[in-house]
Amino acid sequence: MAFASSCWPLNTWLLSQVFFQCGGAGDPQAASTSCGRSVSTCINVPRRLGSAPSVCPSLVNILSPMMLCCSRAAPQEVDMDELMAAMVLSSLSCSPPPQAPLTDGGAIELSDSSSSGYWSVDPRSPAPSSPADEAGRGSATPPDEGLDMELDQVLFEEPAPRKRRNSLKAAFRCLWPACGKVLTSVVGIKRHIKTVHLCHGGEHERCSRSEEDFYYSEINQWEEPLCQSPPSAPPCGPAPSPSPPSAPPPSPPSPPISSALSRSAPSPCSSFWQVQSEHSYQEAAAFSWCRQVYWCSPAPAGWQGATFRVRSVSVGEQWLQQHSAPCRSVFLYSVIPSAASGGALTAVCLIFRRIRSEAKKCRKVYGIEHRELWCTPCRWKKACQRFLD
DNA sequence: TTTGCCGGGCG
DNA sequence: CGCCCGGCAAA
Repeated sequence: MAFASSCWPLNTWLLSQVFFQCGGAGDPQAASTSCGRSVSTCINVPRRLGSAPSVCPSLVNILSPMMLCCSRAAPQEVDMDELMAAMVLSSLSCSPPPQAPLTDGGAIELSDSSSSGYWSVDPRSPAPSSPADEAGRGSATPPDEGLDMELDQVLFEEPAPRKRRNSLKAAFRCLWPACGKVLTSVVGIKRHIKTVHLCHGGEHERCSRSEEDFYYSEINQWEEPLCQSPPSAPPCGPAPSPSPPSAPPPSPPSPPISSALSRSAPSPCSSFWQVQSEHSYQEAAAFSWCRQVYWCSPAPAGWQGATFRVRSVSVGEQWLQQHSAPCRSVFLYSVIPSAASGGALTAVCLIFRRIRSEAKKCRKVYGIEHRELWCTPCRWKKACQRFLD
C-alpha cells in the first residue's frame, strides 16, 4: 500500500514532465520562447525519484517510449492519446488514491528533504517575497521563524531537481490549509508541520516521523505565481491527512469536503479530483465520494481550448467502478505545466460517466404509474437520491 | 427491451 | 433554478 500511495504523486509528476518536455499540448515554439525554457530530450527526475523503488515500473514502461518519441519527433507529433492512456494506466496499475494513511512506510521516502518532487499548489500561497524581505531573512533564520505572507495567491511550483541552482533561494511553504507559513529550512518547516498541524497537543496518534513531508512544498522566493485561485474556488485541499481535525481545514463551504480530504487525498497537490455537480441535489452525494485534493486554477477559458483534451477513458471508468462509492460522475483533472501557455497550467480532464447503480430506483420500486411517489431527481430523470446504492 | 440518468432545453 | 425529455449505455 505504501508503494501505491507513493506512486500516485510521482506518476502525475512524471507525466507532467513528459508533457512539459514535449512542449505540452500546445505550441512547441512557445515552449522555448514565451516560457524561456528549452525543450530538452530528457526528463529531469529528482534524484530520489529516479532511483526510488517507488517509481511505478509500469509507468516507466509506458513513459519510456513516449520519452523517446519526444526526443525524436516534433512536439506536436506526440500522441496525446497515449499520454492520456498512460495517465490512466499509471493510476490503475500502481497508484490508486491511497486509502491508507500516508504515514505508511515508504511513501514518505519521496520527499524527505529539500524537494517534494511533485507538483504542489497552494491557493493561499504567498506572493514572491520582496527584496526587502529577502534581505531581512538571513541564512541564520531560526527554523520556526516564518514569514506571514498574503494568502490569496497561488504559487505553482515546478518540480525541480533536488539540486537547486545557486541563484535560487529556497524556502519551504506549509501546505496546510490556511497556514501558508514559509520557512527557510526543511527542518523548520517539518517541525512546524509536525508540531502545529500533526501533533496537536500530542493527541494525534499518527504523529509519524515523516508525514509532515507531504505538507510542505519547496518554493523559490523570487518566482512568480503562475496560477491563481479561482474566484469561488474552495481552498486548496492539500491535506492528505489521516489526522483528526486538530487543525481543521478552513472554510470549504461544505464540511464533507475536508473530511473526505483528510481521509484519502493522495498527496498535497499531485493531482486532484474535482466534482462538478450540475444540480444542487447532487452535490452532497458527489462530495461524499470526491476527494478534492487541490484546486489550482479557475477553469479558465483555456479549459475548453486547445491546450488540453477531453475524452472519456473506459479503463478509468473501470477503476472507478472498483474503487468508488455511489456518485461516480467526476472530472479528473490533472494539472500540468504548459509551455504553450507561458508556463501556466494546462489541465488534462478525464470525464467518467456515472456507472449504473445496482439498487432499485424509484421507477422500479413504485412503478411508472406512481410517478408522483418518485423522488424528485427520478422524476427529472436524474440520479436517484432516495435509493442510493 | 427496460432502466438509470446525463446533457441540454425550456420557462 | 425547477422541470422535462431525448438519447445513450448498461442490464
